[in-house]
Amino acid sequence: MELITIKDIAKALNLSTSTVSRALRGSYEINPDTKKLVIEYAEKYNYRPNPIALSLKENKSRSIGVIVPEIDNPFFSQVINGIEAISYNRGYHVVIFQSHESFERESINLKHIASRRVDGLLISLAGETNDVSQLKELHEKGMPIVLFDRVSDEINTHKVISDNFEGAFTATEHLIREGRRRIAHITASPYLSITKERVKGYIAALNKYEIPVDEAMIKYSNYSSENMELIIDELLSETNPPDGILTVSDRLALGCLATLKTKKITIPEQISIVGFTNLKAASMLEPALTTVVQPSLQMGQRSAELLLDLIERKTSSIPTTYQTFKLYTELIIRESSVVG
Amino acid sequence: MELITIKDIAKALNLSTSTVSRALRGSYEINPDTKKLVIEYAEKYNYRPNPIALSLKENKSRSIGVIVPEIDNPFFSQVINGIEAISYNRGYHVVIFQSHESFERESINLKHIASRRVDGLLISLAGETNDVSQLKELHEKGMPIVLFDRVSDEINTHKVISDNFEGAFTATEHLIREGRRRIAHITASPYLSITKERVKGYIAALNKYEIPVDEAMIKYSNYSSENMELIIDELLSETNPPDGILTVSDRLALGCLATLKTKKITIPEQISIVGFTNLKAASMLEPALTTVVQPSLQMGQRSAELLLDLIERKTSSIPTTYQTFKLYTELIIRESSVVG
DNA sequence: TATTTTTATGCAAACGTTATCGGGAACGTT
DNA sequence: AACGTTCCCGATAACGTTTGCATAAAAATA
Repeated sequence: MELITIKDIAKALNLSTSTVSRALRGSYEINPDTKKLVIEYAEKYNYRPNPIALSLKENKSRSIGVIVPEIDNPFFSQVINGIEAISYNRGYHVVIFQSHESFERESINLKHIASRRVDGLLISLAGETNDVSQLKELHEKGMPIVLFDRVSDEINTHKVISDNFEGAFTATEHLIREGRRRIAHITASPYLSITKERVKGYIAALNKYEIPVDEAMIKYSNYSSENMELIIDELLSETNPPDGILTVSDRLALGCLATLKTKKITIPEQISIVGFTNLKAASMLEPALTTVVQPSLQMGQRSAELLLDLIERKTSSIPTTYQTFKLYTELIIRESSVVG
Repeated sequence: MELITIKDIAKALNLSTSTVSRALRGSYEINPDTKKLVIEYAEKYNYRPNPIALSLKENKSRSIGVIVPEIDNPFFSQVINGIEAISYNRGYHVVIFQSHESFERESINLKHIASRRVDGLLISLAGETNDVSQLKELHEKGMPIVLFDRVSDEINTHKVISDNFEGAFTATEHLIREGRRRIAHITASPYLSITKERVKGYIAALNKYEIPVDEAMIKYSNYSSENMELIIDELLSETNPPDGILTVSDRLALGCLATLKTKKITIPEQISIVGFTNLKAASMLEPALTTVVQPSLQMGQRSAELLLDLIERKTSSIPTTYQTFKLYTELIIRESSVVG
């Protein structure tokens, strides 16, 4: 990796490093002959400026940090795809961190980010997180941050989310119109914004059709399969068990399907199911899964754009008013929620 | 982000930067009182060493680059999950790049990597790539590199792969034992090592059972759905159409299933299907997909371990003999390949 | 020719850190 | 009293780069 430096060029050509630097940057105040000489030498020996030295000098790294709960979750990997696409085009590198839904792990990641002098941060909060003070502090110290998907009210910065309320509302309404009256909602960590917003949408739909809301029908799950087994058992042992289930994600819907299958419950006849996200495989499932599409790629792209704008605006210190961008969701109706 | 530096501490405490540095690093040759003073001050003002300055000084970045074809591909996101886990534990950061199966894009990424002074590189080759000279050059210049999944013979370094031959052989044999005699193989880019190895396994199984190999039954696909439509049409219009299909990935199997469904072909009765990877959803598909499990997480972990060992050994310049690690695959038999 | 202007280059500082070297002060040893 | 140790600490250089300032030489002007 013996890469050549500006010093090497200077020595070889009997020039000073300043001259070489200026020649390379195309400064006007340099003799065209010298300039040519330097540039040719640099080409020949494949000179590449040391980005670390530049980072040190300019106090920026041209890289952004991304913290997601799990990279191995199709939703997030699609978001990252969008982030990478934009960052690549604008000359930034993407450094990946996972919180694994753990507050502690997220906290450690934030510490790394803080000291690593990454130029900005994109984050979707961990399920365990209900204290964002560290993130807030980081933001107040001047780190450009954009929150996506799982956001927090306590931090005043750009946010990019799906229209979770609308998505859950439409999905629930769909179940109701299909004749369901006892609809359960299996959701994620109660701390998460997506959870809260979707629960609200779910309740709003029930209210609209004057269906009583039963707290016992709202279940908070993590992603383990034992947990899903437990939840389903609880729901089924109700005196009035559900005839429809809205899950907070396709991944949960998948577990839900699997568990119900082992219990010989027919879908959608006995229980209808609607998911969230629209996994690639959703249409090929048995039965094909009705789901609320989330525009994950766009979420990543938009988030990255906002963050990079923030980073590049920071220097010119134009005051920014922060906004929350809500992306449209769409209900795709398939077999899992339509009888007959 | 106004982070404090060693200079600030020195100034505030009327010490030299050297003393502060030594105190912070716990050097013995420092007065315990002074040391305590410095450390307390550093704590109080939340001093964090500037990693960029350290990188410049030590000429290493404590970060590794990862180039994958698509991050939004469950196999690769699982691999990255493994990579991140190990890197995190060993104090390295992961910088992500995508080639999108494009040679040109991969090449540009390699250029970035080369000049970015990442400490090492993990790469799985793009489908288009059949010239690895740039990668080779990078390796010869001293960059520690580990190849995974899609590797190349031309580069002498550590490699981590699945036992593709064995996986394809077992899968094909399974189809044969289930009574199939006309087995097609839909695979990926012919340049890829995984393609070549799996084709070999497929052919070896056919040979073992003295089934003639028909080139027309081997189809090279990209991941677009139109392409799949075309391929299926070609296969079906054969005078002797296939009764079984082995695909190079579950993603292709998914497309395959979808296309066959639209053509009202029953699976597994008319055509059996076997995939590769074992997506989370594979067991929930209609029909449930028989597939060869690839240990993606372990692949990522092992690759990262090897790379980090390589990086850390580099300094002590112990000569390394490179190895290729073959991870076991396993056939999971489900409905898509078993009649009755 | 003497002076000013222009042109082209070098010097040194700076970014934050650590390592090498050296040195003053205090102490102990002859 | 002279010398050697030990203990702390500071000055400096170095990593690779850019940049403000200085300056020599050349050119232009008077």
